[in-house]
Amino acid sequence: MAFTLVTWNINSVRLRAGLVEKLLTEEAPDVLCLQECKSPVELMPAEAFAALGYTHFVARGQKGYNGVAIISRLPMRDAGHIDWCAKGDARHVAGELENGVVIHNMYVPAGGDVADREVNEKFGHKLDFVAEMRDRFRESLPEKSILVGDLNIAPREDDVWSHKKLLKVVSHTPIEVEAYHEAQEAGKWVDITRQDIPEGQLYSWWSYRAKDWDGADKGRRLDHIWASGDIAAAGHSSRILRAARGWEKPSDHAPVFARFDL
DNA sequence: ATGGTTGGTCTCCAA
Repeated sequence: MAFTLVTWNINSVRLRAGLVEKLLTEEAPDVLCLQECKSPVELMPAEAFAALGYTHFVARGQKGYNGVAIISRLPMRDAGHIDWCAKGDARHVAGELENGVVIHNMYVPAGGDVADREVNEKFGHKLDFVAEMRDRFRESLPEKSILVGDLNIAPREDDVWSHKKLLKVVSHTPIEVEAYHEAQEAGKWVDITRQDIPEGQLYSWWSYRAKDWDGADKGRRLDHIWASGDIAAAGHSSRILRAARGWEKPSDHAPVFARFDL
C-alpha cells in the first residue's frame, strides 16, 4: 500500500475551504492533515471534501482557536486524541489506516513572543507540551506511526533564514530546539523531510508581515513529517509546495508532502 | 528599536 500524505496549517478551514479543494484537486494526496482549523467540528466543510472523493474525516475542533482535521480518500478510523497539558485544547487527532498505520496530526502551541516562561506563560505551555510528548514517547515507543503537523519549532540552522538572527526568536531558541530533539529521540522518530532532503535551506512558513514574502524569503520550517523507526525507510519523495503560499488569500504556511510505500 | 499582517470574535487576542 502506497499513499501520499500532506500536512498543512490552513489558518481557518472555513475561510480557506476553497484552497483545500484546490490542493485536493491539483495534488490529489491520499491523506491531508490540517491544523489551525479555527472551527468546531460540526462547522468544518467536510461535505465539500467528501464530494471530491475524500469521504473519510476525523477532527477535533473548538470555536476560534486550534482545531485539527484529517481528510482521507483511504479508509480511516478515528484513533482518538490526547488532551495535552489537560487544557481541553483541540491540538491532536489520530487516524488509523487499514494497514494499521496510525497518523497523529498535531498542533503544538506557538509560544507567544517572549522566550521566557517566567514572564510568558504561553512559552511555558509550549515547553510543557513538547516535554509531555517526550514523556509519553518514553513511556510507550511509537510503532507503525506517522506524526505530522505544525510543531512550531524550526530545529536546524538551515530550517530558518538566519540562524544567528533567530536564536532569541520563539520557534528557534536553543531550549525549544533541545525540547524538540528530546521528544524526537524519545520516540525514535525519523524526520522524513530531512531524510529525503538532507541539505539546504527549507521553509514551510513565511510571515504575513513581510512586504515581499517571496523575495525576502525569510522563512522557517515549522511543519514536520516524522515516522516511527520501524517504517521510516518507507518514506520518500518529500517536498514543500511553496507555490501555495502565493495562492489567493493564502495561509502563511505551505503544505509539506511525503509518500510512503507500506 | 520598532512595526509589520491576518483570522475570529466581539473589542482585542492569538499567531
